[in-house]
Formats: sequence, structure tokens, C-alpha cells
Amino acid sequence: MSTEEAVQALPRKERERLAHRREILEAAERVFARNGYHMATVEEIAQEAEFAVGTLYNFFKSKEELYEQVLMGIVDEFMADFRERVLTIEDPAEAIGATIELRLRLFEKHRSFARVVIEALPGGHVDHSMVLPKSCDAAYEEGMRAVTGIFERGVRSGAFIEVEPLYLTLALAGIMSAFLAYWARCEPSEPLGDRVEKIKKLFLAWIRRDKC
Amino acid sequence: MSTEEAVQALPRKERERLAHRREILEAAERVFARNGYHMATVEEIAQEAEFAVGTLYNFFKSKEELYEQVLMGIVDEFMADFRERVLTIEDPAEAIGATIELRLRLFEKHRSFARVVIEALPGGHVDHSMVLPKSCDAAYEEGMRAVTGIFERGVRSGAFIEVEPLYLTLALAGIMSAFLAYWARCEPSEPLGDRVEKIKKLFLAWIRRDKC
Amino acid sequence: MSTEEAVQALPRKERERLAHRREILEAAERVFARNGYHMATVEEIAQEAEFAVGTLYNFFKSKEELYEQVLMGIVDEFMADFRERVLTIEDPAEAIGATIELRLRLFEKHRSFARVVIEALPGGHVDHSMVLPKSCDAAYEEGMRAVTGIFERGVRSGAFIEVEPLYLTLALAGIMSAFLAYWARCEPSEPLGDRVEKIKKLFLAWIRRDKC
Amino acid sequence: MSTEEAVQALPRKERERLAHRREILEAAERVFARNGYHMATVEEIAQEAEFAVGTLYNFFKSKEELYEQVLMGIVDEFMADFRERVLTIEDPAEAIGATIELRLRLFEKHRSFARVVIEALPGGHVDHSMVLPKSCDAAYEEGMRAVTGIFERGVRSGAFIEVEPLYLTLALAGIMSAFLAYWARCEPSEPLGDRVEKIKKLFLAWIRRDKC
DNA sequence: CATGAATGAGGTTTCATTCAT
DNA sequence: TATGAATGAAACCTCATTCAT
Repeated sequence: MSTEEAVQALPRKERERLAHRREILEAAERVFARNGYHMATVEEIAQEAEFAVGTLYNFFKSKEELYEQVLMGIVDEFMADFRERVLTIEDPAEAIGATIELRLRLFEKHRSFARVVIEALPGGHVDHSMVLPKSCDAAYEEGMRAVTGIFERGVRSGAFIEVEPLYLTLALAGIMSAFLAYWARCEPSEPLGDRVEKIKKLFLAWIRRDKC
Repeated sequence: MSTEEAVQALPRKERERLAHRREILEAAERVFARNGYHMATVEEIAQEAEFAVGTLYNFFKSKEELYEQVLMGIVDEFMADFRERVLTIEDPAEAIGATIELRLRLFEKHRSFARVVIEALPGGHVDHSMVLPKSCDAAYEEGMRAVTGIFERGVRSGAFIEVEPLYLTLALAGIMSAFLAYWARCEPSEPLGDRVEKIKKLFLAWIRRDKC
Repeated sequence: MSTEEAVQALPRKERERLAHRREILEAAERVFARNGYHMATVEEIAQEAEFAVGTLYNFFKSKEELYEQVLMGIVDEFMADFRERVLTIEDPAEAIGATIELRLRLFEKHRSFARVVIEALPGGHVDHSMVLPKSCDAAYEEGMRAVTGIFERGVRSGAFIEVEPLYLTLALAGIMSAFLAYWARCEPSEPLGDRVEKIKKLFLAWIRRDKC
Repeated sequence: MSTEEAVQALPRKERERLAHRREILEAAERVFARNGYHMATVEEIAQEAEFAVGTLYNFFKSKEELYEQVLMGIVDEFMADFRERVLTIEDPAEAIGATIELRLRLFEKHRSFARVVIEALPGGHVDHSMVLPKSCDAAYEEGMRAVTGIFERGVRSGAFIEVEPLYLTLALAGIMSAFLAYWARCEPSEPLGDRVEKIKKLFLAWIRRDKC
């Protein structure tokens, strides 16, 4: 991948620095996921990362920035995948299916922290205690608009039922959040693929015209 | 209502004490809504309630208990209305419509704090940093089961499409959360009734068989 | 007794007032004994006395004064008994025996609070956190001088060994404190009388000349 | 001494940390001695130690632990000396004499705090408001048993009078406490050695058989 | 860049005391 | 006198952040 290649090209010192940065971010993600933003302490993150507290402050200027970076890392990852794997699909129904799959996979990968992220994505609830970074809002808007665009095409082409596309976007986001939260509660045993299919079937059965 | 009457019958001292308790709870609701649990300070709540800090502790033994009582007050209010106005309706479609309306009204009444409450209701996300009180979980379970029961009847009677009732419950909860969050973001100008109708139409159009 | 008679002669109102005062003092003694001065709360004392906090402040102007009154009550009781039952005895050895008995009985009667009182009596240790009332110091001095006087007579008359009387006073006080503390720890099963005899024998065997 | 040497061998950082720890403990001893446990504030201890409050909490997790450590430091010091300088002596009378001296020296060194410590040693009175650390109880028991053992040997060998050894232990402890408390009150002018001799003479004259 | 001891503002909680009824 | 809700100063403790090494 291009990022990886770019890293390889850097001098050793620089490479190590980036590696340390990533280790810290990963540790922070785990700790924030365990405890939430407020109950997580910089001390605990430092221990999890196996660095001294001071070191963390060489990379991030505050606890808040560290949190934002963790968040943005995941959001960026999601948006990159979204652009690459969803926006490139022609057929609206397939595109929506891919969105569903993507979001479920994201959740699987980041498990508990995803609960936090989901709140920052379309349909999620804003946590009062944190002003989300600007760029996160930007991703939110971009995601909203893009998904709504897909629905729009689907409706216009007659593939989807005649519903305000924005509502479909919200409905999809909400449904996914609810299912994810439910599965997170109940320690699901079903494999990921089955769960993806379940939501796809449920949602598409609703909005596809030909299914009627 | 019987509670009100009961209050009237109490000696003045007792009535005043209850009034003060309610004032504190209302102030706390506003402050928690503004700042979230962790960023809210007992000091600020006391100021908002126009009492001294110590006074709050004569009513609630800790900040956490105060929070729980605010939460439970709203949850109880919702559950009471739910039992009275939803569970008494025969027709499943109407019952679901009533659920939608109830939840929207709850949201309207408690505006910003509702964001917090929503998380404690079916489909909501659990906040890491707070263990919700037992009775809140109980309400969650009761709500889930009751709504799922309504869907079950609807499906069995052929009024609703053939979908696992639990999924419908989750879908409804998720959709509502997403819409509420969206409207909360965008300072909606539409009257409440219109918004209720919008969700009712969207959701029922989906699950009612005869609409197909 | 004269105090009792005096009380009987008072108008009812006054009698009740005194009764309430005594109830409060007794409750306070129990609570201070349980928790020590600092850990005892005025609230708890009020509950134990079955009065409201405000009522306590009608009788005593502060927690500290309440404590002092409890203390002085016991000290006065002891000093009265001491004057009556010890200072009236001619024979030094018998007088010392009576002192021992008196102090043990005081301890038995006031059980746990006595631990606190002992500290305020000759040989006891002063608690840092409380400046004992003046009159308590006076009792201390009076007790010291009186007991030392007894020893002086005993030494002069040749009944006791030739030791500085002050040292004997200190030694007696210390021995009693140590035994009381030990018995308090070990939940003693021996009857009071036996314990009195034990200390009498131990101590008098030491200081009586003819025992040698 | 081995401890000192071990300290010298440590890296500078570690040595400084230990030094700071000791400074805090010493400051705490002074403040606790002045005010007692409850009236001493962490703030005052911090000022006395010339550190910030937070720093104290990097060394001790609570005010209570700090107190325990101060206490145990002295108790340990005493027990070490006791084992080394008393338990190694064959002759019971000499051993008792050494005990007396040791305890007086301890008192001299720790002056005012000793009042607190004495309460935790044999014959002392338990303060209600503090549960003494386990290891303190252990030292108490060890001290009691050891001294009682010395008396036992003395009695069996015919050097001491025929008295239950436990009583002698208690009597000695009590006598010393009383004298220490008396001297503490009266700001004694006599040199330490003289006071040691005074108690030795008084006590041994009592229990030694040949003195009769 | 890495370290981790030191900092101190700020939060929660307690409780002796007051005062209107 | 009796009441007990209201008060608020003051205590303990946490933890994000800094900085000398």
C-alpha cells in the first residue's frame, strides 16, 4: 500500500518515530474503549503503550488531541474504504449492501471502541463531553451526502421505493447502530458474514421495489 | 393523578421537601444535559438549583445517585405512559404508531437530556463510564419485550411483513434514534406532529403488508 | 442523694429539661465511646438521644462542649466517690486498695468510654486533638496530690517502702491503665471483684513493708 | 549498616526518591505529633515537607497509609533494636533494664509522636478512630511475648519474685507509660540516663528477690 | 526522544452549626 | 424548647501537564 511504501522509504529514526506513534495510538484506543474518554487516564494509556507519560506528550499535545487522533484514524480508515469500495459501485442496491458490510467490519475490527466511533458517524449521538474534531464533522457530512446520493440514484432509477433519500440514510444508520449495540450486548455467536446478510436482507427487502 | 393527590395530602413540611427535591432534579437534568455526566460539577448543579452544595447531599448521597435519579425519573415517566397509552391498544399498527409518538414527545419534553436517556433505552448505546442502575436495565428489558410482543402479534395476524419481531424492534429503535439525533443537530422547524407522522409513515409503509 | 432531692424540688418544666440534658449526655457518651471524638457526628448523637440536632445545641453550645460535659460528668463522679470513699480512710494501704477498686468500678460502669477518660486521669496520655477542659486538669491535679499524699503518709509511717511517693502514684496509675487496657482487649471473664483483688495484691505486695 | 549500604548502591534517581520519601515521612511525623491524626491535614504535611500535595500521593495512597508508614517506621525501629539489644542478653534483670532504656530512648528520639506510638505498644490504649495496621499488632504481640518470656525465665530461675509473668509485663509497660506521660507534661530537666536509672531502680527493686 | 517525579487546580464529599417555623 | 433543612468551609484525593535530566 502507498502509505506503507512511503514509510519504508524514510530514514530509520523517522520510521521508529512513526512506529512509536502508532503503538501509542493503539494503546490509547484500547484504553479509551475500556474506560471511555473521561475515565481513561493518561497514566494508564502510557502503561498500556509501555512508554512514559512524558513520551506521549512528545507526540500529542494533550489527552484530547490523542483521543481525536485515535478517532480520526478510524474515521479516515472508514472513509478511505468507503470511497474505494462503495463509491466505485454502480448499482445502488449493491452499494448499499457494501456500506452495510463495511460498517459491520469496521465494528468488528475496532470492537469496543467502535461504540464510541459509531456515535461520531451518521446517525450516531454526539457525546456531550467532547467537541469532536472539525475533520470528524467533515467526514460525517461527506458520508451522509455520499450515502444519500446513492439512495437518490436508486430512487430516481426506480430501483428503490419512493422515499426521501435523506430519510433512508438516517434509517440505515439507525438500524445498524441498533443492531450493533444489540449484538455488542449479547456477545453474538453468529459469524460476521451471516450478520451482514441479515441486515442486508432486512434493509434491502424494505427499500427495493422489485422485492415487493 | 394519584401521585399528585397523595402529595397534596402530605403535611406542608413534607410537601416542601418534595418540591425542593424536584427542583434539584430539574436543575441536575439541565446541567447534565448541557455538560454530560463527567463535565457536570455538583457545584454547578447546586447553583442552577439555587441551593448550597451540602443541601444536594441531604437529598442524594452522591453525584452518581443524583444522576441515576434524574435518569430513572424520565425512564419511569416513559414506562408509565408506555404501559398506559401503548399497551392498551389492540391494533398492532396503531400501537407502534403510538410508541413512535410517545418517544418523540419524551424527546421533545426532555430535549437535550434525552440524548442521554435514549442511550439507556432499547437500541441505545451503553456509556462506558456509568453503570446504569438496575431498574434502568429492567425498564430496557420490559420495553424491548413489550414492543417485540406487539410486532409478534402484528406478524402473526398477517398485518405486518414476515420478519423476525426482534429485528423490527431494533430497527424501529434505531430509526428513531437516528432521526432524533438528526433533528437535534439541525434545530428542526417542523412541528412535532408532522415529525411524528413522518416516522410513522416511513416505518409503517415498510412493515404493513397491505401497503405493498 | 442530695442532687436527686434537689431535682425533685424543681418545677416540672425544669425537671424535664434536666432529664433531657442527661439523656443527651448519656447518648453522647455511648457514641463517643463507639467512635472516638472525631469520628462521632452530632447527627449520630442526636439520633441516639432521639432528639433533633438543633435540640442538642439548645443544651450545649458546640460538639466540643458536649464532649467536655460528658467527660466532666464522669470525672466529677469519680472525684466525688474518691473524696467520699478514699480520702476518709485512715490506713494508707486500705486507702490505696479503695482507690484501685474505685477506678476499676468506674471503668466497669463506663466501659468503653472509660478508655477515653483514663487518658485524662493521672498517668493517662493526653489526646492531641482535644484541649481538655480546665476543670479536668484541676481534677487531675487534685487526684495526683491526694493519692501522693496517701503514699506519703504510708511511707512516713513505715507502712510502705521508701520510695518517692510521686513515683508510686505514677506507678499505680500506669499499672491500672495497662491492666484495664489488657482486659478491654481480651474480653475478660473474671468477675470484677477478682480483678480488683488481683491488682490490690500485686501492688500492695510490692509497696507494703511488712509483706517482705 | 546494611540498609545504608544498600541505599548507597542504588542509582541516583532511586536514592533521591527514597530521600524524598523519608523527608515526607519525617514531616508527617512532626505534623501528626503536633495535631494528632484527625487534626493533621495533608495540606499541612505537604507544606512541612516542602512538596506539593499531589507529590505525597505519589508515595502514599492515602493519609491513612502515610500515618501507618510513620507508625510502622518507628515500631520497626524499636523492634529491631529490641531484638538486637534486649533479646541477646542472658540475665533477666539486665534484659529488663535494657528494655526500659530502649523504650525511654525511643521516646526521647521521637518525642511527641511517641505519645501516639506508645498507644500501639504493649500496655498502650487503642485509639478508636484508627485501625492500626496488621503488622503493628504483630509487633505488639511479639513484644508482649518476648518480654513475658524474659520475666518467665527470671521467675523460674528464682531471680524475680513469684508473680505471673504476664502481670509483670503489663505492670512494666504501664509504669513506663505513666512516667513518660508525666515527664512529657512537665518538660523534664533531668538527663535521660538519670531517668532510665530511676525507673530501673524502682522496678527492679520491686521484682528482684535478692533486693528484699 | 525518553523519562517519571513534581505540580496544583479542581472535583467530590462531610459535617458542625444556624435559624425559621 | 423542639425541629431538621440549609449552609458552606474545609478536608481528601485525582490526574493532565510540565520539565529537568
